[in-house]
Amino acid sequence: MDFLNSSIENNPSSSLAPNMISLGSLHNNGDLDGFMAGFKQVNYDHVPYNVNVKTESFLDVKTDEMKSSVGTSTGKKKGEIKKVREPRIAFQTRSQVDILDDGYRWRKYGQKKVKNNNFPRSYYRCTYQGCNVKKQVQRLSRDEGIVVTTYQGTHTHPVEKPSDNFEQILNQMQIYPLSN
DNA sequence: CGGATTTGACCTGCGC
DNA sequence: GCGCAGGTCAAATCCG
Repeated sequence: MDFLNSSIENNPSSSLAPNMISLGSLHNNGDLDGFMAGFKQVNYDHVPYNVNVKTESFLDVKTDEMKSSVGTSTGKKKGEIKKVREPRIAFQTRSQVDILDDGYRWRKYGQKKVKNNNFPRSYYRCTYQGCNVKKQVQRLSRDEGIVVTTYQGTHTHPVEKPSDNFEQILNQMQIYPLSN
């Protein structure tokens, strides 16, 4: 996943394009319409996949400091709490299985039925201690052959199965900044 | 027995 | 303030 991480870090950390399609708005639409273009076919375990990738450089999230300071009097003034933006990257594959093996170990911690989508969204967290990378997996209700996977955060450790050829997928995929 | 999954409850942000 | 929707927690359960 170093390929993804490096491409995110190379993006500017501010100045979002005015026509940017944010993942936040996409999440409000169960069909994730923003992903319905630009498929690229790659091979994974000799099986052809249609893959479409979109990235969002940064998204507003709370820091741990912010969470822990809620309800306490730390002397900070209102509005002084700063938000940090975590990188997110999403891509969709045309696959029969929801979980494609990306070499990391994931523990499922939630499943939620989202609006406008017949299929539930699953939430996973990386099981490596101290690594709080998350990912969401969701199937499109309009086309149940398409699985959308969203990664959030960057791994603080090497991939556990580096021999896995998932990285070859990433190298074959085209990364589309959401501002395009 | 230990780790992963399931699943309803809980929390939070946002729009009205 | 209220309700909704998305995200997370955690106890119960499953499974190797």
